Amino acid sequence: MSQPPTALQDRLPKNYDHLQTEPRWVAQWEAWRLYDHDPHSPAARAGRTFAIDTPPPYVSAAHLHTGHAMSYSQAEFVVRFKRMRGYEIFYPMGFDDNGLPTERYVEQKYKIQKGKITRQEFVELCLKETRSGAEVYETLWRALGLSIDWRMTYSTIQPRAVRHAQASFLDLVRQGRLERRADPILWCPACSTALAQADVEAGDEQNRPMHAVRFDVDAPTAPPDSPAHGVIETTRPELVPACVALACHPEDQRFAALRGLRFAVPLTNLRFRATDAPDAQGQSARTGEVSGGPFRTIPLVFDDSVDPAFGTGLMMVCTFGDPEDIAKWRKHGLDTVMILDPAGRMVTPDLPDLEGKRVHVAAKGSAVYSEARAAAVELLRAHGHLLGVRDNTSRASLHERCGTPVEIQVAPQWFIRLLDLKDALLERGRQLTWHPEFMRERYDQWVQNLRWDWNISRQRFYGVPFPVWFCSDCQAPNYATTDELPVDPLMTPCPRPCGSCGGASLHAEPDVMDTWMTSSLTPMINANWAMWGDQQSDATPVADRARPSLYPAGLRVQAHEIIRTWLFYTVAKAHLHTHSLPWNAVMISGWGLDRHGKKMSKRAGNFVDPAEVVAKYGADSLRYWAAGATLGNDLRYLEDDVKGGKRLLTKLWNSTRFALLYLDAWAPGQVAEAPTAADRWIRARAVATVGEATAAFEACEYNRAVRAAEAFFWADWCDNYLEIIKDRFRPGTQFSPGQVEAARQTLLHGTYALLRLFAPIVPFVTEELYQLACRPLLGADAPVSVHVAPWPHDETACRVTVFGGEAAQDDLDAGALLVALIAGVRSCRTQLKIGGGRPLSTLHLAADERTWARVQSVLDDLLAASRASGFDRALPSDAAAVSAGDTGVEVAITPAAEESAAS
RNA sequence: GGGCGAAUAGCUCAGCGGUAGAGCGGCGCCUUUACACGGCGUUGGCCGCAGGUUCGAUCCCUGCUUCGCCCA
Repeated sequence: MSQPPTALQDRLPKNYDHLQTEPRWVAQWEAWRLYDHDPHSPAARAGRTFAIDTPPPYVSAAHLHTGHAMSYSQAEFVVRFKRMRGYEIFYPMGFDDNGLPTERYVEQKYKIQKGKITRQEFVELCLKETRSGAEVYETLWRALGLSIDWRMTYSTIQPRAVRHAQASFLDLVRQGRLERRADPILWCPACSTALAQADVEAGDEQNRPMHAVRFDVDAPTAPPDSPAHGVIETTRPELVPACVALACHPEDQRFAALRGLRFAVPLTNLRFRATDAPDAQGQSARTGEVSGGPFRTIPLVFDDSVDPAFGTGLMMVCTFGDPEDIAKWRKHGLDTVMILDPAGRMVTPDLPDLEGKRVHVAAKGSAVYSEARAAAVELLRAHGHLLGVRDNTSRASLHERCGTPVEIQVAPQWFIRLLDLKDALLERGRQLTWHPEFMRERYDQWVQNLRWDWNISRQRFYGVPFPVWFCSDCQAPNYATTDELPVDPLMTPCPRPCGSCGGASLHAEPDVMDTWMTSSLTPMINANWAMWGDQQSDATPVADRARPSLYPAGLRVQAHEIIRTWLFYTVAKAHLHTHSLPWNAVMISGWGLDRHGKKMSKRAGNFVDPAEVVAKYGADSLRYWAAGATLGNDLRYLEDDVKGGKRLLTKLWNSTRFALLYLDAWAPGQVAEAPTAADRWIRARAVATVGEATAAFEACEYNRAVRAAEAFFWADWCDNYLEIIKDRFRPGTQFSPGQVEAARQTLLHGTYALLRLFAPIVPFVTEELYQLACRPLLGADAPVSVHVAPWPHDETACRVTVFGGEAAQDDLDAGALLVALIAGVRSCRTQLKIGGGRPLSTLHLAADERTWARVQSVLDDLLAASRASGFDRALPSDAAAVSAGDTGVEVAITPAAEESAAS
């Protein structure tokens, strides 16, 4: 018995070691500059550039978990596929470093607060965390094998990005889209800053009791037979002193008798009279008498928006409790009575019991206790205005970054007018290709429900400064010019006198921009939109070069919860600045869930560290798990599924080792090949599988691609084809040299096709196997890496043409028959408790003449796979026969004598 | 309250007009020269409930129930 050749086989150790292999390829790809974007490549010149826009995470890398690894991996599957399809890829990484998320992170980490530290010190801390956070991310992304061009990394705080944000601002000023006005705004008392609608989220449903409050009719101004009072219900009794009107539905007959009356606002008759004597600390003691005075009186307004079925049907309008109050305040021209300061404390000098009390106090857990509310309820009760309290569940509006209930303040802010653009933005949503399609609904609904223009002012430190100076004399804004960008007016004095009055004294806008002002520009930052008009030369740093051909980008990938923020703002900016879409398509990924189905998060503690998974099972295995998600759907993290990935790696490794056993004798065109039915079948299956995977990847449905590849690899290639051809390489095989050569060629081309099919999902093991097994056999002009090899679908670009053409149905049908018969034989072996290694003397096959004609076409391969030396069309009487699926063939076996098994 | 998604084998999930699928798990067999980090065989489901359309429905339509998410 001759030994199988071993020279090539020796290249592959018996076991695959991801710990040794993966870091080696990360370094090698980097050394080869394999993923660098080349604007001068043939593909780029032919217009086949594919730019991808993935989320720039913010710096608190401490929150990283496998959910992040999942979504970035999913984006990268598509990138690798596109690269193999011949596209010139532009794949940068970004970091969203400016803005409130970073500030919150720094505040918590260093236990500091804005105001207790200088602006400069604070910004330094933010920059420091920004740098260390980026390192953590970069380490993980590299370990995951993300094929990023790291030269193109952007950070939203770096000059290039700041210039974009400021250029965007100036362009919107030019268009008349930006206004500075004092309006009611959403306000976070904890962060002391204004917010945009998108920064607010609904809190959990909890008991927020409804308080019935009696408003007496103002007797002096009322006709004699008027009702004595009206009763409202509210969840926010502490805002009663800020009440400026009562409201009801115009057709609600219950309140018709109240028409034209004025009402006394409870508690507004109280006057605090401080004692004159200061206390020991020199402050006026907060004790004194409360005495009656005139009430502040308010009108009743009629408004369609009041729901007669809600509460008593009569409601109070405060300045301001919620956006509904603002709408009524505007519509009816009501007064403004502000009783909250920016820190969320009551400003009610006449009501010492309320004065200075906070509206929201963080209590244990997520519950929020309101000391102001408790005090207000006591006051109302004491003065007989509280008629009752009943339980009621509702949701508070919370600042999504800190969970604090938002309040409404009035202050001058910069607004981007968007509300008049709803129709145009909905149309942009329709022009965009959505993967999956149904996610567009989220966008539509968000745009339709917009009720605030975009407030981009933040009363914070760490962010992009407004390129504006205000004149100290006439208060007029003086804008920087585009060629002065980026600029920080806090550091740089205005280079000109005031354009309005000629005044020489100008001061900077202390606010910074909403972080989304920058991150809404990521596709434009990647294309260096702000540099499109610049003079460029070879000396221009590569990251700063204008790249208009990258815009619009090919694909945006992001999770569904930021459709209303990142996606929406980016579409809006592209619409305003470039009158186009920012990308052609968007792919929405889901969340990583824990094994119980809850969203994974560091804060909740139900997270898995991706670095640990990579160390234990390899990045490929983690990526394989990520590929299991249906597009747009959440995915549970189950360690068993990662193990499934490890299993796939092992199987790829071993099956390639098997191929290598017989491939050293291979040389192109050495012997004219004569394929058997099995060879033709597996080739047809390969072509069909590649077709399925290609269509799936094109639709961003990586999980369908993986399923198709895996089904082919496991069930067809390993379980059947490799078993069928083993006999051809045995000494003394009955197969002709041409048939042996056919198997050899199929082994090589099948292995090569498989490695390429799996390359986008498991880039490390496929590269290792390609380099060790395939590349040496493919000749000098073989691709340098499997990741720049042509996708097997692309026949004209593929140097291996053996698998070209259509998947012939006849070949597929014959193969299906062959596989069914092999399964029948295996079933017989199991019944007789005979292992697969033991030869058979006779294979019994009973079939009618028509079926037999088909069986004959696969008979050689069947006997080979069964290790049977002969066949018989009659079933033996003493052996159990098995029906081979729905083929109409009955199968039975006669094993060879024991001693012959050893020969 | 409005919207979107989900409900399929013990578990996690695919499929979505034509006789129900995978992986894991369970059970049994096989140490066979790619793989025992295996292989082969096998078990297991009124495809949430109720109507409707259709020759035919897990799939389409309507309503309902439960869960998740988004928006009020």
